[in-house]
Amino acid sequence: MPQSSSDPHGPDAADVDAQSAAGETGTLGKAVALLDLVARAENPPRFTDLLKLTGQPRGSLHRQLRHLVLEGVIDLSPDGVYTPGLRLLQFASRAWARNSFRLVAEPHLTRLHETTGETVHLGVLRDCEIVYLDKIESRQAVRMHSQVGNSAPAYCTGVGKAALSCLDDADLTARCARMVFHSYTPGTLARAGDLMDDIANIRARGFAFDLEEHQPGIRCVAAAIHAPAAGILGGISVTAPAFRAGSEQLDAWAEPVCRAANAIVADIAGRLGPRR
Amino acid sequence: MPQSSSDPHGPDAADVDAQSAAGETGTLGKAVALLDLVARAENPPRFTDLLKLTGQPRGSLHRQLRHLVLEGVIDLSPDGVYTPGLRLLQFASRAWARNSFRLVAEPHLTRLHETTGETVHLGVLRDCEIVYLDKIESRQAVRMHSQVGNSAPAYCTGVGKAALSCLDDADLTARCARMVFHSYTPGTLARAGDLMDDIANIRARGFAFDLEEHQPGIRCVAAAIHAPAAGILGGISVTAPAFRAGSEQLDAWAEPVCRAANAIVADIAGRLGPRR
DNA sequence: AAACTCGGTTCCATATAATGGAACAAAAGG
DNA sequence: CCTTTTGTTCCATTATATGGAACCGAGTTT
Repeated sequence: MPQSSSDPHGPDAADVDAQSAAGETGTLGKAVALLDLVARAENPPRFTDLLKLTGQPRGSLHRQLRHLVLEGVIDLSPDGVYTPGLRLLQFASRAWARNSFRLVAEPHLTRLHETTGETVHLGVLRDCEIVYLDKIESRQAVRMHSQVGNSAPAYCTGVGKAALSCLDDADLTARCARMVFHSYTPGTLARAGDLMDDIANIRARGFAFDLEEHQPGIRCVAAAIHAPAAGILGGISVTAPAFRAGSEQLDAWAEPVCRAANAIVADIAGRLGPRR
Repeated sequence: MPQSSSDPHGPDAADVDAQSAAGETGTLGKAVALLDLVARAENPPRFTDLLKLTGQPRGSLHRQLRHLVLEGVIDLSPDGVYTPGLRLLQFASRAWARNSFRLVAEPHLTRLHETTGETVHLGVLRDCEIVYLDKIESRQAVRMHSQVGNSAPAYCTGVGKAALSCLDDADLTARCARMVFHSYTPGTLARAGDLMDDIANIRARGFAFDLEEHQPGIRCVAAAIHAPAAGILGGISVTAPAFRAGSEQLDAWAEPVCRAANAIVADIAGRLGPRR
C-alpha cells in the first residue's frame, strides 16, 4: 500500500510537511532539520540550495554540514551535492532488527498472511503519519526493501486511520490540525471533517477500511494495535487489489485481522510485565 | 552473506568497534556517539547504563537524551529503556530509495542474478566495514529486509576485500591498523598479514573470494566497483552455499561478476559527466 | 586581460548554548 | 523508617556555536 518511492503521485515531493518538532532542541534540532531537508529533497541539494532553504548564514550552515559529513550521516559527493549518508542505513538496520514491537508481531503477521493469502502490513503512528515496520507479501516479484521504513499520511491509509481512532479527541483534533491534506485519489478523505466522520465509524465497528484512498485500485482492512503501557500505537492491515477485495471480502477479512491485532496486544502485555 | 542479525556468532555484540570519527564534531559528535551506543547495544539500555558507558555527568547526558528523544531519533519506552527511534527508519528509507549508486547498479545486479541463479549482493566500503546496499535472491523464503543496511567487517567478506584492494597501500595499512579482527570461522583471515597477502592476490587476479571466512558453509566471488571521481568504492558478489560453489564454479562466476562490475563503473562514469 | 559574478571556504569577536556539580524527587529495598 | 538506587531539575560557569565579513578559485563578461 505504501507508494513505491519512484512513482510521482502528487505535484511535488512535499508528501508530508516537515515534522521537526522545533521544540527547543538547540544545536541538535538544527542538525536533524538539515538532515531532514537533505533526505526529503527530490534531487540532491548542493550548498547553495540548502543556503536558500534554511536561510541560515553561510558560515553556520557550512560548519553544520561539515560536522554531519564527518559523522557519516550525510555524504558529500565530489561534485558538491549532499545526499543522506550510509551511516543512516546502519542505524536503521539495527533499529529495525532490534525493534521489539516488530519482533512480537512477526509470527502473527505470518499467520495472518497464511490465512488470507494477501499482503500484510505492520505500521506505527508517528505524529501524523504512519511508518511501515514490516510487510509480508507472497509473490514479491518487485523489490520490496524500499517499503520498510516508508511513511505515508495517516489520514488515507487503513492502519493510519485505525491508529488515529485510538486517540482521545483532544489529541486527535490537535493532530488533525497539523495535517496537510492532499487528494491522492478521488476517494481520499481530504477534509478533516470527513476524516473525523470515518474515525467515528471505525471506533464503532472496531476496524478501518482504506477504499482506494491512497492508491487507486488498492484497498485494505486494518485494525489498530494500542498498548499505551508499552508506548505503542500502530496497526496491521490486509491489503489487496480492488478486484479481489470486494466489500464482502473485506468484511470477511476483518475478523482475522482484528483477532491478530488483539493477539499482538496480548503478547505485548505479556512481555511488558516480566521485563527484566 | 551478511549475518542475520539474530544469530550470535561472537562472544558478544561488539561486532565492530565503535567507529565514531571523534574528530572535532562538537555537540553533534556526542549526540551521534550516543545514538550509536543505543543502536549497538544488545539489549536496550536505560539511563544508568548509558551513564556508565559514556562516563558523562548526569545532567549533560540527560539533556542530550532528551533532545534526541524529542527529535524522534531515539525512543524512550515508558519503562525507561532507550531504543533507536523510528525516525531513523524514515531517513534510511529515503536514503536508500534515492541512492544513485544503488539505482545505477540495480539492473546489472538483476542481470547477474539471472545469469548465475544465485544470490547477488551490492555493498559499499565505509571505513573498515562494508554496508550492504542491496541484495537479490531468488527463493526469499526467509525475511530479508534486515539484510539491507546491515554491515559486516571488510576483512572477511568478498566485497569487503575486493573494495580494500582498490586502496593505495598507505590508506590500506592505515585502515588495517584500525580493524579489530575476530575469527568468525576457521577460515577467517584474522591477522593483518594474511589479509594483506590475500589482497595482493586479489589485485593480481582482479576479483576476490570469500571461502567461508565469515559464515561457515557460505562462499562467494566478488569484484570491486571503484569510481573515485564519483566518490564510490564498493563491490558486488555472487554468493552460494559451499556445496554449490566449488572452486571451478567460483572461477566460472568470476567472469560475469567482473563484467557486471565493469559495466556498473561505466554507467557511473556516464552519469557523472552530464550531471546538471 | 582586468572586472565581475558565483559557489564554496575560512576567520574571529561575540553571544548563546552546552556543561557539570549539586540539590531535589521518587522509587526500590533492607 | 531509613538507606540506596535511579532519574530529573537548577544554575553559575565556560566552552561552543554563531554569523558577519573577508577570502579564494573558477567561470563569464566587457
